[in-house]
Order: sequence, then C-alpha cells, then structure tokens
Amino acid sequence: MTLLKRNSTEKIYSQIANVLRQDISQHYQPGDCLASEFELAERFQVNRHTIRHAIEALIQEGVVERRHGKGTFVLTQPIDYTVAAKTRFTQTLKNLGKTTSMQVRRKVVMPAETGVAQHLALKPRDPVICIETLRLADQQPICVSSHYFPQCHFPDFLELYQTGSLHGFIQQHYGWPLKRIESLVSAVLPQGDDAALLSMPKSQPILRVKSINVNERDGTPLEYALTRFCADRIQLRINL
Amino acid sequence: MTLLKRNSTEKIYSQIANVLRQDISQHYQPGDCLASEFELAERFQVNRHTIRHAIEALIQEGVVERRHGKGTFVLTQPIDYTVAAKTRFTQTLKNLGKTTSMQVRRKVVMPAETGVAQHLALKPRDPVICIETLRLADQQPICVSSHYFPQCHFPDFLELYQTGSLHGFIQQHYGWPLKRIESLVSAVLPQGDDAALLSMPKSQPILRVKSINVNERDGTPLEYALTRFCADRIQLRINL
DNA sequence: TAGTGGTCTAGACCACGCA
DNA sequence: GCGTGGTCTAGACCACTAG
Repeated sequence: MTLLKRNSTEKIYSQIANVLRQDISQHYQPGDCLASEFELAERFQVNRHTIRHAIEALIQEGVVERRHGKGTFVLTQPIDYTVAAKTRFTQTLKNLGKTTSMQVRRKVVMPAETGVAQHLALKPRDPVICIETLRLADQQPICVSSHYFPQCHFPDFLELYQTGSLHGFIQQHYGWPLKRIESLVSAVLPQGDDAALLSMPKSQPILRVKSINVNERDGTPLEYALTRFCADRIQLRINL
Repeated sequence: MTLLKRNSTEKIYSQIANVLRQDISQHYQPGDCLASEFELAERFQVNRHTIRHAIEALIQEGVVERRHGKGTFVLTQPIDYTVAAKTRFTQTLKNLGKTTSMQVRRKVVMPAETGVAQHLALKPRDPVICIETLRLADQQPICVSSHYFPQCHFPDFLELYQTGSLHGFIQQHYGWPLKRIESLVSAVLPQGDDAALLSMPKSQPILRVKSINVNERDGTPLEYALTRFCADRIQLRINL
C-alpha cells in the first residue's frame, strides 16, 4: 500500500502513474506482468477506473501494453527520451557491430498499387513481386520492410529466392547492380501489424523511409522499398 | 440524434467516433468547436463518459483537441494517412512555391550542453548563441528550429542579427560560407512547446533533424541546428 | 455565474486467454 | 470457470474560461 496525497494539485492517477513508472524501472524486467487492475486498485485504495487512467498514461508513454485477458506487460525497450542516449549512431544495419538477422515474412505477386507503380515506372496493376522482411539486431526487431520488384524484370524470383540479402540475390542471379537514387523520409504512427512486429507501442512514432533503387547501368527502376524503423532504436545519418 | 447499433460487435464509442469523424470532415472547418460533451451525450443517448471515450480516439488520431473550459476543437490540418496524399514532396522550405515566413522566438547566449558542445567541437559550458525560430509556409507552421553557434566565432551576433536568413546573415557579416556536412534524422513525439507552436496534437510524431554546418573553407563547425518538423506536413527527400 | 472539460467513484456486464 | 482487461452507465465534484 502506497500513500497518495488526496488533496494535492497533482492528480491521483498521475501520482499512481509515477509510482508505477518508478516501480517498473527499479523492479521489473521487460516482459513482466504488472499486478492486475483490481489488485492495484486495492493497493492504492482507489477505484479501478483510476488505475486504468494511470495505466493509459504509461501506455501513451510506451512503458507498458495491455493484453486482453492476460494482463498489463512491461515493454521490451523502456523508452528513453534523453538526447544524450541518442548520441551513438549507426550508419546502416549492416554496419552495426551487432549480430543481425532477417526474416522473410511474406512473398507474393500482386498487382501494383498506384504509388508503387509510379515509383517503378509501371502501369497500375502491373504485376509486382512483394517481399516483406523483418530485420533484427541482437534479437531486437529494428525494422520491417516491404520490397516491390517489377515481375517483368524478375522471372522466377519467387521460386529462386529463399532468404538472405535481396540485393545480393539480384546481383547474383540477374547480374544487375542496384543503386539507390532517392530516399523519402517521413514520420508516422505505426499502422497494421507494424507495432506488434517491432514490439513497440502503437503510440510511438515510426521512421518511414521510401527508397528507390535502379539498375546502375541504365537507370531502370528495379526496386521500391518502404521501410519502417522503430524510431527509438534507430536514427538515420545522412552524410553529404 | 443518430442511431447506434447497441448489439453490434463494433463498440459504441467507436461508432460515435466514426460519426464524429465524418461530421467533422464534411461540416466542420479547422478551428471549429464541437458540441459539448453533455450535448453529444444527449444526441447519441449515451453516457457522457462514452462520448469522452470516443473523443479520446479522435484526439489520438490528431483530429481534434480539448481545451479545458472552452470546448473540443477541430485541428487545423486534418491528418491524412493515405500514401497517395504524400506523393508530392518539397525539397526544402525555400524551394516551396508557397509564401514562407519566419519568426525569431528566442535569442540568448547560454552555456553549451554536452550534446551541443560535442557537435560544435567545444568544451561543455562554453558559451553558445541559441536562436529559436518558427517557420511557416502559407501561414501554416512547418517547423521549429534551435540553432546553436559558438560565441567565440560570432562576436556581436545577438546585437547585429535581427531577423531573416541566418546563413545569409553569417555570410554577409562574417564572410563565411556554410556547408552542411551531416544530418541525423529521427522521429519522436513532440516535447515542450513544440506541439503548440506547430499547432499539432501531442500524439502525432515529429521529424527531428540534427544538422551540422561547417565553414566550407577550413571545416570549422559553426552551427548545430535541431529542427522539428510537423511530420504530416513535410517529408524529407534525400537525393544521392 | 453558467458552461465547459477533468477527475474520481461505484457497480454492472462483456470478451478474451488459459488451465 | 476463473481471472484478466474492455465497455458502459450513473452521479458527484473540481478546475478552467468567459461574459
């Protein structure tokens, strides 16, 4: 039982959130489950709704997440907003000294949506190969990517490619060196499954990079990739 | 009075949020005030807390914001997540065909924090000039920036500089051409006054760009700038 | 002072996950 | 079936804003 100031200007739910935040940082590990809302309500001697309000705040901050029927869980990577913690940068995932790995989550042929078609200089609904990947560094998910390739240039792509570096595969099987000509960077909130795949809260931002790769020899667009980085785990460094 | 499906799988608060979202997009202008929570509760025949829940969702999406004692207001720029709407890009603010303007919000000399000192090759707490600016395009706030200059290289900076292009001023008064050598891009939620200055919701992401400018002749770091873009109004284009 | 949003309580029932 | 979180109701009082 923790004492709360009932007549303080600081709201009770806010006091509770502070206590929980501190508890979590001191006594909990990522993946741990908090006491149930009912138990917390008893401990703090408040209504369960007040506990919910406090937990909402922690969810918003990215400290915990709720799982229906299971409990409220501490997230893997407590988010640190201090600028000092971001003074170490990485150039690319490959350049990280960390152990990296990649999972292929989806391989399909589909008609190109207008945006994809534009970037690849195709007609809308022309067939494109879509490959979705998840990349990790030290077991930690870093980014999910959707890669689009015009099928006309890559017969048998789906049959031949299994896993591993996409650009390496293209270089090896088709003999085409890829060159990045453009990147478009924006920040959005996570959509679809991205938050779950990156094990991050839905309230935290994503760095989204659209990149276009062309055949270095003749400039033909060969790949359009849309990569979503968990923003608190990555920072883009652009050298000019 | 709008009809709700009480026995639908779709939650009532969610149905209400949908109705309100549609109402707003069709019949409201940015800055308009919604009906009060009490009135909405009567209109939809639900408890006021259910209305609050629905409005929470709209706040999270960035559609509206609450102002204590005044009401719930439609935000200036309804956020559009469709990728198609982002296929027009801007290179820099100056290259926009739009009318741009700039406000200087703060001019002070302060001891350098460690991060700033590092980027400018100074010792911590060496004096730096800090200038905070807000830039607008067509009356719409686009970004806020904190510019840091080492005071040792810029005597009388604060006295001489009033407003207008910072790089133009430096070129003119000190004769130094600035060159950007590096940009670091990250995505965060707004901190401090940034959300208010950019008239954006606190739940929506910010694109943060740290850039370092050096004297083109000898490579001396002369400026460190931290710019925060309202992410739904800007996209960075990086040409390689 | 009237009207708005903000907080807190109390209690009910539902939906999900798991043993 | 039990415990978890999710939704909804009802009512009270507080804090802020504006006339």
